[in-house]
Amino acid sequence: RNVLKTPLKQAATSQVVLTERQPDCQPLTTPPKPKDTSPAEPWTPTSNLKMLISAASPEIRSREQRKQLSNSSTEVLQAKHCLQEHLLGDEYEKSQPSRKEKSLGLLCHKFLARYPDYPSPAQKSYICLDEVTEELHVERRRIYDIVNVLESLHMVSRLARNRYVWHGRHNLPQTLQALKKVGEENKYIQQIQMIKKREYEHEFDPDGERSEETASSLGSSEQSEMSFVELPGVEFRAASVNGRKYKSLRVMSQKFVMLFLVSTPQIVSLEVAAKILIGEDQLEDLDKSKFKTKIRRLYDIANVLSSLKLIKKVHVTEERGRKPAFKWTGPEVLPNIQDTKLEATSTTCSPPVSESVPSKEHCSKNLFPSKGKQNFTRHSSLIKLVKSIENDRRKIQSAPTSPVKMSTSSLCATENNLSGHSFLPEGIKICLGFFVCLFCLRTAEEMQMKCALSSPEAVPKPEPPQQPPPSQPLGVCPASHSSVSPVILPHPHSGVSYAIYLHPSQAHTVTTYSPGFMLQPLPCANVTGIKSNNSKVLNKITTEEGDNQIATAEPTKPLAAEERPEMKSETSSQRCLKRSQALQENNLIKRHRGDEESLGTSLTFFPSGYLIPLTHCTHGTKADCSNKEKAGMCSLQHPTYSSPITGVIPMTASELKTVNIPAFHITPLNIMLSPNSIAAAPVLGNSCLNSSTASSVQNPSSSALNFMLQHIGLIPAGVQVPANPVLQHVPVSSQAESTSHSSGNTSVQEGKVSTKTLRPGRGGSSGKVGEPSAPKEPQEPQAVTESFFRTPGGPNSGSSLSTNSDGTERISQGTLYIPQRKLEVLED
DNA sequence: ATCTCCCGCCATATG
DNA sequence: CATATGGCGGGAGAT
Repeated sequence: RNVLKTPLKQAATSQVVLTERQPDCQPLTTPPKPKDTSPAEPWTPTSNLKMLISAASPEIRSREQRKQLSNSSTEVLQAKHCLQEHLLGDEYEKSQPSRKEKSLGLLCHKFLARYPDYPSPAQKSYICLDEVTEELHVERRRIYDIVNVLESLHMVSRLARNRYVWHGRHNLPQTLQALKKVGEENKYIQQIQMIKKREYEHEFDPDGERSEETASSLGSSEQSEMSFVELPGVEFRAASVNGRKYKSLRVMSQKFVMLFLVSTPQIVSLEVAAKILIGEDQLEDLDKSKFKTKIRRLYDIANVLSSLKLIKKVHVTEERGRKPAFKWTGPEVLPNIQDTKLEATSTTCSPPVSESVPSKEHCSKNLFPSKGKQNFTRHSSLIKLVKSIENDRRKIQSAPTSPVKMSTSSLCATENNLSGHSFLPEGIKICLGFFVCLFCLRTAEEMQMKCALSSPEAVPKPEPPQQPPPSQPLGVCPASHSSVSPVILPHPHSGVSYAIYLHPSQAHTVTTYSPGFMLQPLPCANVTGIKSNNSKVLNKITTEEGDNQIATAEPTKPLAAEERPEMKSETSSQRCLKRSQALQENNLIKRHRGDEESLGTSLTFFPSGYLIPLTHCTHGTKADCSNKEKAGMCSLQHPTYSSPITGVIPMTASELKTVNIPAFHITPLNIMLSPNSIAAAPVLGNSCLNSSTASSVQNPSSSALNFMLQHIGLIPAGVQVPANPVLQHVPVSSQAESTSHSSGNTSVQEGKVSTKTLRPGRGGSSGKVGEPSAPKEPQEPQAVTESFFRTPGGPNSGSSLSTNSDGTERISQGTLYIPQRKLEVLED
């Protein structure tokens, strides 16, 4: 019926009724809220209940829940009634069930009250949507809104239909870190500036023709279409929830958060946020309705984030007037402990370069739909992918040195500025750069075949995939193991690794970023994806890898490792399938392009997407390596199809070889997790290292730490010596081992750090969380960072921000100049 | 009037 | 097919 109107608030009169049989009661038209003329009327039983609930402390609530799990609902209802009756007589005026009482924010508070901020890892709390909806008396739809946002922060993760796991804030630090990094990679700062600039221009000429440059530049930036940043322990469980394209609210939420994390004043206006979020997929179309919708969604998200105390509402006043905005009040994302130190020492040092986090630790998985066919729906994305690839290629070729915009960069490319980086307290940082990407190979055999043939076509398709096109082989070679399975989950416990779901378009990027090592050797395309700037990254990564391998190799525990893979494989098998499908899709794309080989190769890679911490690798690596080398050789052969892009890559062929080969080998190893880790983290492991660390002997975290340490130490070395990473690394590795023993200390430290980090989160209302907590002594690694990469682009490549005392911020970017404007922020 | 944003229809996804 | 999810936008409160 055309006439649907929102049900008037009156409906609220009896929620119970509402929920149960609301359909008939209400006519379609929105019942105008009965003016609360009648004081008594206004509140409904529900409202009372709500009030009570909200009033009640969480503990009480939880207690109640426990007591009456099953029948609680009934009881509650009864209770409500009682209350109602009693209350009826009373004055309820104040508690009108006003709209506010139904706000998402309030609902979210209630929701959050049900669970502890930092649940003990030991016992996981599960969330049953049915229960929640019932207990909170809300429509399911609302709960989804909340859960989706929480999910974007990895505070919960979905297990299955109706079922979520509560992680609380344990993952928050990592998540924020990751988001910040991705935000930086996406160049949101620049985008924001662009938008502001545009507005500014508008003032002058209202006509509104936009300058092309602005538009174009902005357009290019779009690409990160939809990617969902994931953490290791929190991946989408069961194939069930995976690959949905739909993560839009989740993705929006993450992006929104990213904006805060990258913005200097950490204040983001809804308008800007909406524009950026829209702009990403569609070049600006001033579609007003779309904008409105986006704003609505942002409010929804903002409400949840506000309940989490991550942001608060403020108003910014510009020439135009005051606009709604939000200010980040959550924990400051620790850029780096070390950095902190450095800064303290001399802030002045390196001004311009924006410091970014080291590399991306996350991996990515494809977002696309796993299901092959239907997925095609996403064509658009695929197309984009192609487009973006081409663009990248073009860019690279044309001007390698110039700061290219990384498109998708998102994930990968951090800017050149790694200088500062820090080591994250949490596993995350550690992870950086240390992961290896696995590729999903269909079967080892397949791979081998491919390798042998080196010609793509030759490959027969092993499976009967639905898709006609035979899968492309991954360029990578595989391994000797038959089960190469792909996917391994990163070790959840350690929390080290994390994966990102990528949009297809980003795939190439990912590869890139991902520790490049992974990828191989061959893949031109991948390489291509990398921005010229990134090239260094690549090297770096590679280097690290090499180190890792070596290091890892020594340690013992091969057995465990091997076992692991298989076990996991099952789990991951699903994923694999998906990936394979994805691959197929990719293939299609390739064809599209015509440039099958180069693309194909690259594409192939990304499916794998998972990064694994080298740490886990055991010596097994070595052996594997040798075997693998063969494979590597294959890849090497690729020259055949060297793509143009390849040329672009900074690395020399020799370098590539070195690096790559080892990497591959590593991969398999990685897969195998140490037994400990596995045991510890059954499934979703949460990344609370702390707790686990302390108690369990085996605990994975320790291994993680070791791993981390190694890397840290190693990295620098690697960086410096790109040419022959392996050799250098070796020595390091030995050290690493030793380090591991001492892990105890480390682990402790880690725990401390994390703890600290976490605390601020909830209770702390204080605006500035970010104090450098304690300058803990960092792990050794300071040296590393600094010169990591120099920017090829030159001084301008980065963007720098400076804030004036008055709050005005100015940003200087290479070319882009944005007028300064004054902003006043009003807090409500 | 503008800012917020609740509500719930209905397309999709999932099982 | 029945449900579970969640995009989306109308239009009702709050200011």
